[in-house]
Amino acid sequence: MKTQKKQSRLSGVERVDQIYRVAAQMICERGYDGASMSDIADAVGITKAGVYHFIPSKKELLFTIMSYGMDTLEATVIRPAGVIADAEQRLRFIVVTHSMLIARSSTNEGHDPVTILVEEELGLSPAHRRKIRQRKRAYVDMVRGTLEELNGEGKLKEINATAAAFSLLGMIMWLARWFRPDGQLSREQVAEEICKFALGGLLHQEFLQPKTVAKTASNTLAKPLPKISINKNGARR
Amino acid sequence: MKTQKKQSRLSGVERVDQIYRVAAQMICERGYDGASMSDIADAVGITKAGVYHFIPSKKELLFTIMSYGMDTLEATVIRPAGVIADAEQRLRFIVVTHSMLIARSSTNEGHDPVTILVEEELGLSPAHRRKIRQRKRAYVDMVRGTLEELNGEGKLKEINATAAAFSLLGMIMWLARWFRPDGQLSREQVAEEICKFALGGLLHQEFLQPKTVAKTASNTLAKPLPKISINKNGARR
DNA sequence: TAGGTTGCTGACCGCTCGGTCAGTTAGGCA
DNA sequence: TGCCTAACTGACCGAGCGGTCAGCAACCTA
Repeated sequence: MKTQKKQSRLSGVERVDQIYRVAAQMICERGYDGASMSDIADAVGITKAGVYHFIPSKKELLFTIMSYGMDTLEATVIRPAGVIADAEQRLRFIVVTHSMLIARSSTNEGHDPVTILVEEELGLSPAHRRKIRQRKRAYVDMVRGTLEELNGEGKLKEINATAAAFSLLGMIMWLARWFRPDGQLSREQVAEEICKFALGGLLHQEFLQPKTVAKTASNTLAKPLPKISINKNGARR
Repeated sequence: MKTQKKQSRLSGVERVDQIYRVAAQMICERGYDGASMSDIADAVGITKAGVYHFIPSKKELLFTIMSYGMDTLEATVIRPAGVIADAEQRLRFIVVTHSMLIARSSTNEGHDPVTILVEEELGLSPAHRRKIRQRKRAYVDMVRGTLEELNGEGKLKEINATAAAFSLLGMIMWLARWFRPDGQLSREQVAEEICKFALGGLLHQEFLQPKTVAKTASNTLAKPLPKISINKNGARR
């Protein structure tokens, strides 16, 4: 019957854009290894060889997508934050804007490169991985710098700036794993909640004791974990 | 020269334990797809066929490892926490113990199943994924429940319990990505820092304003992100 | 309408993967 | 000492992967 040949050619730039977009979404859903070049080609509507007419290699494809994710992060969060003089306002801006960027990426609008940024470092070549890591580290350093600035102003609680910076970014990046645009909270609300949590913590001030149960927990973990002995049928319980 | 044939046979249970341990570490380092069965067999010191004498399939191998990770989490964190009556103490225990468990997994002692738990869901079959997800959800529900309990006691700030629970677990799980046992902070210290952060937040109380810059950020993101147009050479800047 | 440029195809390649199987060898026990 | 069981090998398989290449066909321009 030969329903339709669908010989809709696109211009080079259009096709390249389309390939990157489709690939980003696919890698986001199935992972780098799970999204084969044939899959991507099928989704685009051309042959694998057609894809390779525009893209040099799969690794380059991933690197370009992740670089674009970093570009987006820098243009939307890092550079605008850089011109905010007040450290506290800068911190709020970073948390809220980055959270909303990730929540937006989870939406159907498909700006998934920011999400892939986090997950697929293993697919990169060592040289590419180094470049991406370097840009990530610059971001972490900026956040830590802001925290140290706040410390200098006496606004920061007694918290290790490095651990705080990583933890803060952790809770933001984790958003990509659980946020659903059709959930009960909107993007704006969820960004607001995270900001409240990060700056103010969970509990009211009067309930905070200086020391916690770390000693207790340390005892619980004192004896090494049991040897891994696993019964053949995947550990039901 | 034939240095050594190393024909050291092990008993079944010993070999199985060894395989699971080596596989866990390898999957942790290279990812599920990056760790081939031949690699694992080589690391164990036997043939791939030898491995398949004990393991039914690679997917089962991953599932068993992740199930063991969940077992560990339940035995070390969830069940002990379940018997703590006071909600605040329970929350502190969860944060500190889970953090230390993850920090310990990053150590050479190689209890990496807890780390793999987070990362490799894509490698599972739908049925297995469902089982793991179910156990994870139970954990999230428990944390959220604890937060709601605290809310009932008037101890919790005005924060959405669901968002808070996910964010809290996010900052804990993120530990696996940045904690290094040879770093400046010990396991205990880092667990303590995360607990302080989570319960008390970053800023001193008197600096907290009710509303943040969400509106501003919303404006920044109002115009859709630029089309993905990427120049061929991976986005240098 | 001729001709070059460029988007794209179909067939193919080498390789590695997860997995199999018939057969071999070591160790424990009678 | 002999034998049975269980640990383990080596050779092999089909499938799917990333990637290539000669050639075709659509479009732009002159």
